[in-house]
Amino acid sequence: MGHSQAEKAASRERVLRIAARKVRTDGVGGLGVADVMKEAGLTHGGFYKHFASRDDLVTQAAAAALTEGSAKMERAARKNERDARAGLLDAYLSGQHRDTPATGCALVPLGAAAGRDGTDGDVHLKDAYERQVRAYLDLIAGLDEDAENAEEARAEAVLMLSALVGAVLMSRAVADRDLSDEILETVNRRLRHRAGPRPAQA
Amino acid sequence: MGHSQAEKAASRERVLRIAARKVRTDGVGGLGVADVMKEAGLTHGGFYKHFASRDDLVTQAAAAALTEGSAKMERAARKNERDARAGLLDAYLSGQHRDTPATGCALVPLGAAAGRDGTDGDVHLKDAYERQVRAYLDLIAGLDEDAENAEEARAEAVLMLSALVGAVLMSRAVADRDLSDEILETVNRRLRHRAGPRPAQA
DNA sequence: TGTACATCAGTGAACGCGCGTTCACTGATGTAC
DNA sequence: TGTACATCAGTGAACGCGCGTTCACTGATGTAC
Repeated sequence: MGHSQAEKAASRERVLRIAARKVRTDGVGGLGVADVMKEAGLTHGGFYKHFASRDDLVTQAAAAALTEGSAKMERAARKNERDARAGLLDAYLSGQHRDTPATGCALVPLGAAAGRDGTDGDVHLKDAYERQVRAYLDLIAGLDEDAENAEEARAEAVLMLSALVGAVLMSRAVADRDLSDEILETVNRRLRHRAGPRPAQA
Repeated sequence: MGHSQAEKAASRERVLRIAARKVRTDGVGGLGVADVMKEAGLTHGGFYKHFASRDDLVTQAAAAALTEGSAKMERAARKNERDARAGLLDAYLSGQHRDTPATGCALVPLGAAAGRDGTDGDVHLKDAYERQVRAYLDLIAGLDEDAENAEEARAEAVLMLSALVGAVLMSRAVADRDLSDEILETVNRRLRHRAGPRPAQA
C-alpha cells in the first residue's frame, strides 16, 4: 500500500468511479462513505483526504455519472453506421440498458434528485443535469438527417429524449417483465418511424 | 384532543395524506416519522399505533400518491370536453404541474425509487407503480379517437406516457427555466399532432 | 340515568444504531544536504 | 550516492448527531352493570 502522489490520484479516481456507479443504482441517498471507501480497498478514515464531505462526493459522482452516460450512448449510436439514430434507439431502449443502471444514462436515475436539488444537504445536480440534457439534444438533433430544418430537428430531439428517459424510467419501475419489454419496444418502433416521411424499417 | 375511534381514523388519514405529498417532493428517503407526525399535529410516539414501521408508511404513502396522481390527471383531461387528449397534454405538461410535484403525478418522482425497490429497506413500490402505468395507458388509449385500431392506440399511449413522464422529469431537473419551458411546450406540440392525420392545432 | 372500569389514542422521555466526521498515529515517499 | 527529515496518504478508534423505535404513563372514550 503505497503513498505516492500518483497513487493518491488513482485512489481518488477509483473512489469517484465507484461512487458514480453507486449513485445510479442506489440513488443520491444510498451512497455511504464507508461503503464506497471499502469497495475502493481503503478504510473510511482517509476519505477526507480526497473530498470535503459526503455531499461533495455525491455532487462530483453525479456529475461524472451524467457525463459518462451520454458519451457511452454516443459511441453506441455511432456503431450503426448506416443509421446512427436507430443505433441510439436500440442502445438506449435495450434490455441491457434497463438492466444495468450502474453504467447507463444518468438522466434516468438522477432526474428526481436533480429536481429536488438543494433539498438533500448541499448536493447540487441541476447544472450538471442540464449540461447533459443539452448534450443529448445536440447529439440527437445532429443525427436527424430527415429533418426539414434545425428547429424541426431540435423539436424532434426534445420529444425523443423525453420518450427515451421516460421509457427507461418506467421499464425499470414496473414489476411485470412483459410490460417492461413492451414499453421499450413500442417506444423504439414508434420513434424510428418519426421525423418526417421515413421509409418503414429503414 | 380526543381519543375516539373516528378521530383515530382521521389521524391516520391525515398522516397518510401528508406522507403522500412528502414522498413526492422529498423522495422515498426524505420522509421522516417525526416530521410527518408533527405536521399532522401529533407527537412521534403515537406513530406506531397507525403504522408498523417507517417503511410501511412509505409504501402506503407511495401507493396513495400514485393513485391520487392519475385520478387527478384524468379529471383535468376531461375538462376539455372537445379534446380530452389535448386536455391531458395541457394539464400534464403545464408549468403548474412541473412546479407542484407534491400534488402531481407520482410516476415522475417515484420512478427511480420503484426501479430500485427492495434496495431501500422494505419499501415496495413496483406493484403500485405498475398499476398506475397501466391505468394511464388505458386512460390515454381510451382518449385516442383517431387511432385505426386498439393496438395502434395502445402503442401511441405507450409513447405518449413515456414522453410525458420524461418531459416533466427533465423539466424539473434542469436549471434553466427557458429550457424547462421548451421541453414542456415542445413535447405538448409534438404529441398533439400525432396519432394519425390530425388537423393542425385542433 | 348514573357510576365503575377497561380500553386505547396520544404523550414525551429514553434507547440504540447507523453513519458522517474527527483525530492521533503510522510508515512510505521524496526532498534537502 | 547516501543519510536525515518533513510531508502526507492511509489507518482505525472514537465521537456525536439524527432518527427510527420502544415504553411507561395519561386521560378521554365508551361499555357493563
